[in-house]
Amino acid sequence: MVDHHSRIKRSMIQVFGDAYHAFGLNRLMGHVVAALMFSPEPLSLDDICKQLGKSKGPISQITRRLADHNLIRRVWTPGSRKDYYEVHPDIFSNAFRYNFRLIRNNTKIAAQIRSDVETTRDEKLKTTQFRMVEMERFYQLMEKHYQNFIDEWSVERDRLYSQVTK
Amino acid sequence: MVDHHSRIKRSMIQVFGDAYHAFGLNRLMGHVVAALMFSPEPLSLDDICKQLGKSKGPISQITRRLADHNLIRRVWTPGSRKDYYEVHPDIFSNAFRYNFRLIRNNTKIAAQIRSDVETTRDEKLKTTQFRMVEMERFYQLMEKHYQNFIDEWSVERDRLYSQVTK
DNA sequence: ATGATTGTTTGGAAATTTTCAAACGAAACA
DNA sequence: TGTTTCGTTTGAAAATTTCCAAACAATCAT
Repeated sequence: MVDHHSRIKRSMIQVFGDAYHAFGLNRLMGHVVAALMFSPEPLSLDDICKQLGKSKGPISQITRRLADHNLIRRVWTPGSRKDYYEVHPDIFSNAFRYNFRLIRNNTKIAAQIRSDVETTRDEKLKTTQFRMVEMERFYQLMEKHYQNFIDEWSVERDRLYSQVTK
Repeated sequence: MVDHHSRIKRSMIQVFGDAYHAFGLNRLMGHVVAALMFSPEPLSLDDICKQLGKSKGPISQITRRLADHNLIRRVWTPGSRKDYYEVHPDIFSNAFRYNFRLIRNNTKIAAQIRSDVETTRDEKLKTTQFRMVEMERFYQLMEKHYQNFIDEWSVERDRLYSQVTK
């Protein structure tokens, strides 16, 4: 009989690593998240190291970064001196929020440059000005829909969780 | 009197580079886009090289990548053997579409793993299964709102352009 | 206090990415 | 056909990022 566990776990680690990499993040972040996603119980730093075949240095740094972004969290475990980690209950929306910040920054960039350009009153910068107006509106609208999404997700998520608990 | 042009151009190149980098993309992509955003007229490869102080190798590769993603486009110029580039009229939505593809991929990843887990009928994988269900729903909902945004933007954009031309 | 166990920090090695210079190829012109 | 002017490709250098091993710090147990 095939070992479902290790096969699926391997696949998850692989695929999450690729996905994180595609988003410009460290592959290892995806690997750690996948390992924690797969495990029903929290994992210690050593567990993660062993499962991923990496040493403690990078895993320690990556778990901190992930915890800083609220994608995973440290969980207190009685009767153990080790730190245990699990995926944050809001991992998906928290990852999204990080992206949201970047979008807001784009809006600010456009507004700033537009304002800069407009104070010069230079006719030659008209094209740039228009482009920045378009950029600003684009990201403002995007912010609006991002907010809609977050709001609707919080409702949807509650529904999903209430299905499970009842 | 200060040279508005070079000051604003420098600032744009800097800031766009940082923004692209924050999204996990090559800084140079942001630099090229900024240079083209700033210029009312299309720029040749040599123009871009000179403005950014880079050699032709990387600029040639970056412009191709940008053109592949439809962020910039080659524009035909009469009486010149050079290639000229300008920002794509739909640069913002095209950049967004690229991100959209990554999101769709996340939905597919979740669906795939969920399906894998479910065929094993292994009780120990219940936690993973539930997490994948949540992940799939999250990104499905996200796709919906992304689509809403794209649709509304195309209306908004038409309005913006009709304001300018009239 | 001392020793054992665990997480963090750090200096440098390894790997990856970025960049350039030069060779190359293609197209336009003479 | 030969020459010039482009853009692309390529091999290696430079820079950056990732990673490990070892030193270190902190905490708990004895």
